[in-house]
Amino acid sequence: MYVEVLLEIKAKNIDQTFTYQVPDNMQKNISIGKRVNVPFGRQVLEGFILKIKDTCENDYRVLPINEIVDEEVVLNKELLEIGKYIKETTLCTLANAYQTMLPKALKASSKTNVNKKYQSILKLNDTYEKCLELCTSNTQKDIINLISESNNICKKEATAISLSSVKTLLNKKIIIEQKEEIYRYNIKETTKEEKKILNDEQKVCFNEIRKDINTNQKFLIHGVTGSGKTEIYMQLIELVLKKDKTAIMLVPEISLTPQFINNFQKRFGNIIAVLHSNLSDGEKYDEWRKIKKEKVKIVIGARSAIFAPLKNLGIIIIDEEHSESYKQDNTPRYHAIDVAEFRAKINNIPVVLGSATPTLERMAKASKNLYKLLTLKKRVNNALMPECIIVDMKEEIKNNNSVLSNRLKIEIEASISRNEQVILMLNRKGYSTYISCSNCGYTYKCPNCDITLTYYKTKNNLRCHYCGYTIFKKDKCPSCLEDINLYGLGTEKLEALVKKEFPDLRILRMDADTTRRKNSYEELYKKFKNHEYDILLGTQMISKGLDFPKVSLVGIINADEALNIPDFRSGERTFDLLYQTSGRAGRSNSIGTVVIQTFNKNNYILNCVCEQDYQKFYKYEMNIRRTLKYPPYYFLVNIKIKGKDLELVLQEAKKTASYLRKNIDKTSIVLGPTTSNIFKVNNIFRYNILIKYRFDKKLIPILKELDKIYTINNKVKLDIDMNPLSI
DNA sequence: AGCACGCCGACT
DNA sequence: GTCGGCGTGCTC
Repeated sequence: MYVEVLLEIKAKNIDQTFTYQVPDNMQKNISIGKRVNVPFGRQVLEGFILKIKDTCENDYRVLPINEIVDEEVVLNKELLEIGKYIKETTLCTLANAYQTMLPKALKASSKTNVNKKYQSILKLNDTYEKCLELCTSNTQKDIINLISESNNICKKEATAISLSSVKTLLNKKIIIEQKEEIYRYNIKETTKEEKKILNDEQKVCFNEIRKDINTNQKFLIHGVTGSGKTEIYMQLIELVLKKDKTAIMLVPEISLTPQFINNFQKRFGNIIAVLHSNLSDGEKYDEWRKIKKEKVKIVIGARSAIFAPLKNLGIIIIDEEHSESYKQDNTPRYHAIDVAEFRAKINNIPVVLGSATPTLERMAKASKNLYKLLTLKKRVNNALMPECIIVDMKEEIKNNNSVLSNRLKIEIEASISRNEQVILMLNRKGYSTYISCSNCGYTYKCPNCDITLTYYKTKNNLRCHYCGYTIFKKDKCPSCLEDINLYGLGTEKLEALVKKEFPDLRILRMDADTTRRKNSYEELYKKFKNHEYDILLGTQMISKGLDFPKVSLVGIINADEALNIPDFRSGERTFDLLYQTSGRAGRSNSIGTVVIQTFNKNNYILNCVCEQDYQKFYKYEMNIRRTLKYPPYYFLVNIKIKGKDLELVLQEAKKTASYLRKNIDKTSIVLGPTTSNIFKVNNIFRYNILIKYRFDKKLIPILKELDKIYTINNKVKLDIDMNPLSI
C-alpha cells in the first residue's frame, strides 16, 4: 500500500504530493485526509494523505511513513474539495489552502503545541447497592453517593471530600477513573427566549426563502438599518434545524460581540459553536472539535468559520455582506462569500446574504437575477429613519469652527437636554497622504481614474497610483487660489475640543488605542449603554452593529476623509460608513438626527447618504464604474511585484507587464507598472500591475505560469490578488 | 524550508 | 594550496 502525501512546507515551490509506502501494521488506520509524519530529506515533516494506491510504478526510491498523526480524519471530502477550489481561484498552493482552513492547532509543523484538555471523571464500577456494600467507611459511602447522584463526577470534587478514600476506592476497583475531553470555551447558560413575531415585510422575506430552502438559490436581503434581519436569520436557522440539518452564520469580526452571541444562545441554547479571533488557539481547537464531533448544530463566526466541518449543512447566512473583512488580506486571498457559494452548491442549499448597503457587485448580480433580491424598507416597531443635515464646513471655517460646527453644537445641547445620548464619529485619515485645501476642500484627482492623487513629499508632486499620471504641486489651490495645505485631526484632539466646549458632559473615547485590551471594547460598550457617558466619540469602529436606544444624535465630524482615499471604491466605502453610522441614531421611539460636516456639501454621495437613498447612490456609482471600467463591469487582478533591488524590481515589473499585454486577451486592459501606494516598506520596493478584464480564458493559465516563474526567482517576489478590494 | 553540491575569490 | 562565500537544485 502506498500513499500520496501533501507536505506542509512553507516554501512555495513544492506544490505537489510525494509517494510513501505504508508499513503493514499501519494499513488499517490509513485514510484520506489524515495527517502523517514522513521522512523528507534529512527532516521529518507532517503532511496530508491525499491518495491511497496499491502500486507505485515510479522509479525513485520510496520511503515508508513514520507514523499516522490523527485518529480521525482531519480533512473530510468536502474540505478537500474546498481546498482545491481555493487553490484554483486564488492561485495559492494546495498546502497553503488546507492550512488556512484548519485551526492553528491542527496545522502541521506548527510549533505552538496546542493540546486537548482532559478532566478525570469518576464512575461506579458496579451497581450503586453493590458499591455501597463494599465500602469500609462512611466517607467512602459519601463519595459513592455523590458519584451516584450526579451520575459522573469530576475527580476534583470527590477528592475535596477525602483524597485517601478516593484512592482506596480506586485501588479496590469499586470506582473507576476515566478521562474525558473538556472544552475550554463555554457560553454562559441563559434563559431561553422565544422567537419574535415577524412584521409583514419580514414575513414576506422569510417565506420567499422558505420556498427555496431545499434548493441552491442565492438571496440578497437589502434591509435598512434596524429592519430586523437578525430575527429572520434566526427563524431560518430554526427551520433548517427542524429538518435535522445544520447552519453557518457569518458576521464580521466587529459584530461578533458577546451580546450578539448571547441573542443566539438565548434562542438556541447550547448547540452553538463560536469561532472568532478573541479565542485562544486552544479554545478555537475545542470549538472545532465540538463541530467535528457533531455536538453543535450552528456555527457562528467570522470569515474562517466558513470552513467549519459541519455535516449535513442546511443553510449559510452571511450578515453585513458588504464587509471587507470577508476577504482575507494575505495569501490565500479567498473571499468567504465565494467559498460559501461553492459550499452551498456542493450541498444544494441556499445562501442568504444581508446588508443595508450591499456591494455594487452583489446588487448588480441581483439585478441580473443571479440573486433573489428581498427588500426590507421599514424599521421594526415602526421606528423612523433619522433626519439628516449637511453642514458646509467652508462656511464654518470662516467663523473659526474647523471641527465642531454651530449646528452640531446646538444639536448636542438639544439631545443632552432631553437626557439622550450622542455619538460623534471621526473618520481618521487614510493611510496615504493626499492634499486637501483647508479653505475650500479641493483635492487633486486623476483625470483618467477618478481617484485622489497621492502626494510625494520628496519630489513635491502628485501621482496616480493606478495609471502613473503625475503633476507638480502648486502652492496655491487651483480652485479657490488660497494657500493649500494639509489638514488632519485625531480622536484625542477631538476629545479635548469637545471637553472644552462641553465641560460638564461625560465623554467616552473609543478607538484602536482605548480598545486594545482584550475585553475593553465590551466594557466600554456596556458603560455607554448604561448611560454612564453622554457622548461616545470614536473612529469607524463605532459605526457597526451597535444598538443604543438612547442615542438620538449622530455627528460625523469629517465626512470627506473617506472620500479622499485614493481608491476607486472610496465613494462606496464612504456611503457604507456614513449610512451605517447614521443608522445608529433614533433606534427607538424618538426620531434621530444625523449631522454630516463636509467641505463638499454638493458631493453626490453625501447627498445620497443624507436622503438615505441607496438606489440613487447605486445608479450614480454604477455609472462611474461603467465609464471607467471598474467592477462590477470589469474584473480586476492586482499583481504586486516586490524586492530589495529597486532597479531589478522595476525591470521585472516592466517585463511582466509587457508579457501580459502581448499574451492575454485583446479585450483585457493592463495598467502599469506603477509604484505601489506604500512604495517602500522595510527596504522592500513595490510595484503594481493592474489588469481589468471581462472574459479572458488565457488569463488564469498565464498568471499561473508567471507565478511559477517568480517562485524560482528569489530576488523578486510576485503576489497575485484576484478581485482585490483595495489596490 | 533545510541542506549538499559546486564553483570562484582571499587568505595562513 | 585551502577556507568559505552563496547561487542552484533536490527532497518520495
